[in-house]
Formats: sequence, C-alpha cells, structure tokens
Amino acid sequence: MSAADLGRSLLEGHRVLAAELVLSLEERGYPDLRAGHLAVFQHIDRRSGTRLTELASRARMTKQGMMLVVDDLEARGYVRRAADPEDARAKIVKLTAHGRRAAAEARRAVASLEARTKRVLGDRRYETLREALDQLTGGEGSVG
Amino acid sequence: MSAADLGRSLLEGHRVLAAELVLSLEERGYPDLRAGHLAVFQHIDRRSGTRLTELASRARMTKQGMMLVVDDLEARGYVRRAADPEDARAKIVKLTAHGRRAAAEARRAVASLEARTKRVLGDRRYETLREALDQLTGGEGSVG
DNA sequence: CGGGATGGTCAGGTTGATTGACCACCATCG
DNA sequence: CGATGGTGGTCAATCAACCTGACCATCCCG
Repeated sequence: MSAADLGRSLLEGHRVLAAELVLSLEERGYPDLRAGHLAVFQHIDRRSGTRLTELASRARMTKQGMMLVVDDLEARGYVRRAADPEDARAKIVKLTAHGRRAAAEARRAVASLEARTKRVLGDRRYETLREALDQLTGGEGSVG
Repeated sequence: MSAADLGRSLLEGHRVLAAELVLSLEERGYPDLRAGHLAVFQHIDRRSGTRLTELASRARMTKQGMMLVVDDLEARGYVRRAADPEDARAKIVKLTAHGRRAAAEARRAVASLEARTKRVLGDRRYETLREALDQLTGGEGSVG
C-alpha cells in the first residue's frame, strides 16, 4: 500500500459514491440525472434562480465546467436560462417545475447516501475522512 | 456539507495527489511520466517482466486500460514488449534500462509523497483515511 | 468616453477509465 | 486428430468530469 494506491482509492471512492447516487436517482424516477447535476441542484436558489458564474463559484468549478452541466440540464428540461433584468450580459439559471421536483428528490437521495455512508463508516471515521480530505485539498492545493 | 461534496472531495483529493506525484517526477528528471504510469512501475517484475493481463489484474484495472498505459510507456521507451516463450499468445512487458531507472525514481517519489501526506495528516488520520476508503470501495463496491 | 473587468460562450484538449468486438492461440474432451 | 471454450492481446468507440485559451458584449469606474 502506497501513496499511489491512496490516490487511486480516492478516485475509486468518488466513483462508488457517484454510482450510488445515480442508482438512487434512478430508483426515484430520474434515470437521466448524473452526479454532476447535483452541483446545480445543491447550489441554485430554488425560487429566484442563480447566475451561471455564481453557481460555478459555489460549486467550486470553472464556469466552463458549470456550462456543460447547465447545458445538459437545460436540454433535459430541468432548468432554463432567463435574461437577468439587472445585467444584460448575465443570464439567470432557473429551475423548471420538473427541475424543482427533481431537486427535491435529489436532495433526499444525497441525504440518504450520506446517512448510509455514515452508518457504514461510523460517525467518527466519517468525520475524520472529511477532515483528512479537507486538509489534503483545502490548503493551497498542495500537500508539501 | 453533504455526501455529494464528499464525492467531489474524493475526486479532488485524487487530483491533488496525482498532481504532486507528477511534479515530483518532473523534479526528478522525468517530465513525461504521469500518475497512471505508476501502475506499471509498481506492479511489474523488475527483472523478468510481467504480462499485460497480470499487470492489469495487479493494478485492478481492465486490460484495455493497462494497454493504454503500456502503449504510452513503450512509445516513451520505458518498457518494451517481448514474446513469451511459454505462450505464443502472450507478450511480456519488460522495463528497459531507462525504465528501470525511472521505476526506481518513481518509487522514491511515491515514498516521499506518502511521507509528506502522513506528516500533513498525522499518522492516525492517515490510517483512518485509508481504512475508510477501503471500506467505501473495498466491499462489493457498494455502500448500501 | 475609454479601458479594464465580468458574464457567458465556443473550441479543443486531458486524464482515467469503460464496453464491445475480434482474432490468434492454448488446453481439453472425446 | 478435431471441435470447443477460455485466455492474451488488440482495436475502436465512448464516457465523465474536468481544464485552458480565446472571444465578444456589456458593465463600471475614472
């Protein structure tokens, strides 16, 4: 077991959780949702909507990355882009009715996954895992 | 903070460690090595070489995935494919002289990264992190 | 008004995998 | 000996989740 394996375990952990989430979403009647979509559902203002750039910064990804996700959700009818009356450059990403239902279900799926993960690891281990990851990633993006 | 964030933290952790590794490899004079290459350097029999399928299974990836890595390393002169005298279907992936030097350096880079990571997290947290990841991924690939 | 910053978009690339299809060859059963 | 199923390697296509760079319209500040 080496640091390289640790790196791969992290990746695999990511995949496992993402797959769980997709499965859970499927069971809840949303087979076309993927883990990445949650970045929107978790960070968007449910009523008023949120700008793309704001979504990106909340989800800590680039606006280009967020674009892909929003494009996808828009094509599937979960969100739409509306003009921002306060800034002609900006557009506001808003949930459609379908999107609001999906967001609610998605939040439940996330909560349930979190509960299951805690149950599997135990609360202590779960907390330590989060702490360790924050330390690994949170700093300046560097271990050394 | 939700389970979805946990998933993204895992991915980000993976990225951070991979980036550290690449950086360290660069500093050691191997700017063309990437984290994925270590799967070979860590699992190949240094003298006698190892079959592709065996490498894949040791590194827990598909043979197609291992192919890509080996193709890449071969193109860069780190390994070569030799016929297996015992099985005409098989080829043995062997380190070149260049590959042996790189593998040694790569092992040092990995050891150093591991040491630094332990220093940052503390031994206890590091161990718990590994345990938690094993539990998350190790089972049947399922949390529930 | 001029010029830099901001919001959104397009184009293209990267990493680390995946599934499916194939063929040559081995091993064994009859 | 010959069919048959499994194994080793390969090719092709795809995926997810990103990234950087370049751009343009618009905003805001001096």
